[in-house]
Amino acid sequence: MSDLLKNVESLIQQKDLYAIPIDDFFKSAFSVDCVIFGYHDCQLKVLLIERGTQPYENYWALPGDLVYPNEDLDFAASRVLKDLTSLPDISIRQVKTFGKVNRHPLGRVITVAYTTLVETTELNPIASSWAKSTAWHSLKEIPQLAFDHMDILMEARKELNSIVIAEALWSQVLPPKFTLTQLQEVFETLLDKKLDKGNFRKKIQEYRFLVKLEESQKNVNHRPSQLYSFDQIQFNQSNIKGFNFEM
Amino acid sequence: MSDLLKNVESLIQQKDLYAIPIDDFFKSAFSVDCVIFGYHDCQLKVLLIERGTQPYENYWALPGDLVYPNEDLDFAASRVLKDLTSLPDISIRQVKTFGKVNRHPLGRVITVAYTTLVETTELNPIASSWAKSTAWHSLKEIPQLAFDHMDILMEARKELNSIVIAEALWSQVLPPKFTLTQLQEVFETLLDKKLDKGNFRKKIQEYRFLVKLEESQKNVNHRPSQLYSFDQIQFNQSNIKGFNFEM
DNA sequence: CATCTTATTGTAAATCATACAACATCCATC
DNA sequence: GATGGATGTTGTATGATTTACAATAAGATG
Repeated sequence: MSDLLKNVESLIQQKDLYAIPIDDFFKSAFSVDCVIFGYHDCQLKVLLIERGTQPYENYWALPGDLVYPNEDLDFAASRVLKDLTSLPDISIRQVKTFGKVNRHPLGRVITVAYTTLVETTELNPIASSWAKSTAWHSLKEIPQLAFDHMDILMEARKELNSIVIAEALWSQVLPPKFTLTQLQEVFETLLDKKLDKGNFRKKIQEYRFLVKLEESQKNVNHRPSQLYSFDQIQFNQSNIKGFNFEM
Repeated sequence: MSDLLKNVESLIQQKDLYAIPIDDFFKSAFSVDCVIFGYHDCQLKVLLIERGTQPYENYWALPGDLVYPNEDLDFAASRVLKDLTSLPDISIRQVKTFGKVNRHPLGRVITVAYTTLVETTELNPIASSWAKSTAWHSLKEIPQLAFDHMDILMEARKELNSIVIAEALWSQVLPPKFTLTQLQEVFETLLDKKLDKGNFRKKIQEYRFLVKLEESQKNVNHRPSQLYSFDQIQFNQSNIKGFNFEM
């Protein structure tokens, strides 16, 4: 038994608190699971892996794995994602922790769910480590998932409209220079409804972090559109609480 | 080593993935910490305990402890709170998980924060288990706290204005029959700003779960106020996303 | 019944949201 | 280089909502 365990055990025995051995507290583990939403061309998908190991071998699942003892929780989320899908570092935010006793068949494992939103065009997930394959799945056709991953996915879906995703929308989904029409398409896809062009523009222009560039589109066979970019610094200062997606 | 560990180890060795021994993954533990906000008479406080054991002995801290191996995470939050403060079962909701490597001096412990809001009048916390004492502290005079509990408290404070707390406000803070003035006082305390009486009433009356009773105040030396009550069923159906506290 | 206190309702002005239309600008083609 | 097509951009009338402030109502008290 490690020094750590001895330490904790002696502390707890002082108070004679727990009826079960202290050892049992340390048979637990924790993991992270990543819900990566992918946007492209007005479609919303989610990144899944096919498990190449027990339990749930050959099942589709969210990319997720155990956290190293010496790694911060937040860091683990990016690391696990990279390990399994070969994706580059992606900024990712915590959603919720799932801790039912029997959620994992091998023992007590609680898992912390993380989520973000990315543009899929230039991202080519490649299965690595124990992942057998990996693919973007439409949100309307999700296969049966391992563990309680469907619950986790549903919970993350709820966050799509809120601030958890807001920054990702600007910094990861949109290209460095984008048109207001592109922006509106992203909003319409996430909200799953049509928005009025004029009103959308009026409302969106209020945001300081939306920067009008001196440039416009080139090589289009119609009137070229004004280009805009995203100002990260202005965004951080704007202490926005999520977008009023009720537009 | 337990069967569980052997199982997991063999699975992982198949893939020869981890450079560190599997044992190390299972030296971790997880805990819950409760941020109980208490409202009474236009004042907002938080419930702290004085630790009667190492580490951080004699420091003030949020009520929190390790989760039993056979208990659901959500259940643990209520149980730990009861163990340490003798408070009755209180419904409590998850906020966020804190998982920095060195947040606990004895080893790797991640903690899941839970929060809720209660009316303090009829609640008498009594220190039990390893808690030395317990007390409500004004949010403006928080002592130095154990671990990263100040971070946790700040994070929970942010949730006060949102849905995490919304249901608690109605079902736990207000008495069964209340006046609109009482309701407004609660809102003003939480928002820390004055609201216009007329406008508040107009806005609040839209909520279906606010039920106008056939009754009014008795034995007051001024015009008695209309009494209202809270309809839990209507509330559940209202799929409200938190209140628009921007009033 | 005059007065005090608090509850409740009303309203004018300002602001914001919505729907819809008009106009502008560039490309492609003739 | 004029024209039409397609998309970008701006405007406006209408109605809804918010805000600030005031007026009125109702009961208690002396």
